[in-house]
Amino acid sequence: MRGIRRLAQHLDISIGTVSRALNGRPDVNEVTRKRVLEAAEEFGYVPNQSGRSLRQGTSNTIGFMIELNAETAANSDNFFMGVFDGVQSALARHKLDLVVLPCSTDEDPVAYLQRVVARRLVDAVIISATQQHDKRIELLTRANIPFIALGRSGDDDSHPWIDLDFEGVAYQAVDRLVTHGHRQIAIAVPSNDINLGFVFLDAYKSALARHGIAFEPSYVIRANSSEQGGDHIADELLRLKQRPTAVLLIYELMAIGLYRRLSDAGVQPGRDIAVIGFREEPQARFLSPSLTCFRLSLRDLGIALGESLLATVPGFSAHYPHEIARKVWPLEMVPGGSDAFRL
Amino acid sequence: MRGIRRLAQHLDISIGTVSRALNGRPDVNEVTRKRVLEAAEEFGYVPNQSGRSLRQGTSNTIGFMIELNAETAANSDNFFMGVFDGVQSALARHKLDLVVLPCSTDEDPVAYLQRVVARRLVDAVIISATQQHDKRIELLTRANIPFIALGRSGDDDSHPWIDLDFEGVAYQAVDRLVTHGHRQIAIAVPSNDINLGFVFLDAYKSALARHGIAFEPSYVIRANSSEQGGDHIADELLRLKQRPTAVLLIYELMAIGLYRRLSDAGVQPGRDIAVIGFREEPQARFLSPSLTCFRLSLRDLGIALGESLLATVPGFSAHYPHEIARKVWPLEMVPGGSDAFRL
DNA sequence: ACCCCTTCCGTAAACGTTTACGACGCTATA
DNA sequence: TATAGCGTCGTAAACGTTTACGGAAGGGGT
Repeated sequence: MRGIRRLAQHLDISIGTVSRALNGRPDVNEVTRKRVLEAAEEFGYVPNQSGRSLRQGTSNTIGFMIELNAETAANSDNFFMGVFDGVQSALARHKLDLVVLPCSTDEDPVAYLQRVVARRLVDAVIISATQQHDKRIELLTRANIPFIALGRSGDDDSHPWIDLDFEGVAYQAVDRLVTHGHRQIAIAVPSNDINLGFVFLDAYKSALARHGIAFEPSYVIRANSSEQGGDHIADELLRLKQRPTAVLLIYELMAIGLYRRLSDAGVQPGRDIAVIGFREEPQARFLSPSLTCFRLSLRDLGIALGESLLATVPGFSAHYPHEIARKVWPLEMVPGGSDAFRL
Repeated sequence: MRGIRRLAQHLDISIGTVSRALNGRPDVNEVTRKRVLEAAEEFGYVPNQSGRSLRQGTSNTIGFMIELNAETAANSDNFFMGVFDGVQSALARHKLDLVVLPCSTDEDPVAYLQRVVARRLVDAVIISATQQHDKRIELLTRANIPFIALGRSGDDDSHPWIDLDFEGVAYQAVDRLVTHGHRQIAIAVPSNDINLGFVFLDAYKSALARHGIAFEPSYVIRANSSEQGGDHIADELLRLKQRPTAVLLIYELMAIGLYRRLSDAGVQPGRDIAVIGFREEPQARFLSPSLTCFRLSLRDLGIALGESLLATVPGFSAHYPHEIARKVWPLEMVPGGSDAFRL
């Protein structure tokens, strides 16, 4: 005899009562409940998840899908670890657990997610690295699985999401640069079709427009999110006839390669060209002159993500406003020396 | 009607036969099996995990526990993503899935693991960041849950593990330094009580002994795994009366702070002091002179980890040698300019 | 004395699978 | 023809929970 039966037998009461006592139902005598809780503690009893899942049709776990492509493997996981922490913390308040679902490089992300939701492993999921036309959103909507996206997609009002405030970043950065006399501002965006690239680019365009600066297509440089990407950006910048006086980087790691390559060419960041990085990365903190960048609390972002997700999950939405989350997450500018000069 | 029942009804056969057909049992007619498989495909049927878990007592998922302390969150740990990929790939061959179990900063790791195993969420687990006396090992052993540790513990023959070859690294590094004329070799180890620090230190000691060099306690510098840690190491090195001519770093990121701080003090890495880093990090590749370090394939390590774990899981051990894995993972030296001078 | 209401608890069905067991029809052998 | 064996399939129990339902006991009102 195992599980709840063992407990019931030991206490000489029915398993139904034990279950009710443990689940905080009102229709159980408080002294009985106390006995049950103590015995559960003593026996180290924890309800079998399969049993409850089967009966209730819910698993009490939330999945956070990440994709293990070369990009994420190379640099971005200090981003996720912080977010995981926040999500886990938000979910714990509701006795939910977070599991991370890593989609390997071997497998198609849509097929992977399909399998996960069909097996009913999780009650809801968080997806990240949203594409502009993301098949996963389609899949989750069709399967009626609550989810939230970390990052906007092409049709962002069809689903809940939280994204970084690219508009705010672009506005602040361009404002600052323009104040310092810059008019020729380049931008580095990802080379793949992840949606944040488009969002960032749009924000950059409208920031320029606000200052009456014409958009120059050749100032848009595509690169991947590594220091090699930074090398590439430097090469492109140096190749331009009308060389920009400032550049905005979507990934801060790009700055590492960029600094080196530009310095090698005799162009000094912070003196000859202004550089602003997007998200503060601990690895880039050593750069000299220090990089002007934007800071956010990953943990708080994770908490918001968790809570906004719960607001869409039946049974938990009570505690939350039931409007669908579509919000941008603010970042705080950290001024450095990389753009502290006037033209 | 849902699930397997729906499928059975549609095919007008019993659910037992459907189940047997899907699970590849021999006692089902091949034409029947074909019909079942086709219908399953058509209906997008995937067995409910709770149902099978409940019946079989296994969940077909493996957990990889990670701890989200400040250490992992802050410094760029691209380490895990690569390993996840390998593990996932190894497990997929057996139709198992990997879930990552992130223990938040809020929670005690042992209590967290306790909850996970009690709920029977996973059939086996991989633990990482092994401590010298790791309560988790005790817990898993007592609960009879198959597991493997990424990293040795204090009593390493009581459980399966795979660890990086610290001995090999220390030997190669010390050999190389001694060949270049060094006798005063410092070492930087973690400031917390993670076991790899002790292992690395022991390896360093015996490498010294092989060359008849006396161990000098003041040459052991404790620091955390960040560039700030590197700052601290530099300070300590500069403070020593008998300054070492070489230093061995357990975390490569330390090199970033170390380089800067030493340079500021007029001590040039690669000329005045030899530096060797432990594990190649993409973020440190920009350092000049380039850091001599050690390379490994994270994905292959993950695959080995997955396979060695399966060897201990009842029902999967058939395909694998049934000796318990206790092996070190080799690293390849990548010579750089940071130690390319003779005394 | 009767009935109603409340509090507490036991009973049993249900969730979706897997699998031991037995049944059935067919073939081959005695 | 009887029997054994084989291939194929249906039946039903079991996994560990939760929960709708009903029943027992007691209290309080008429």
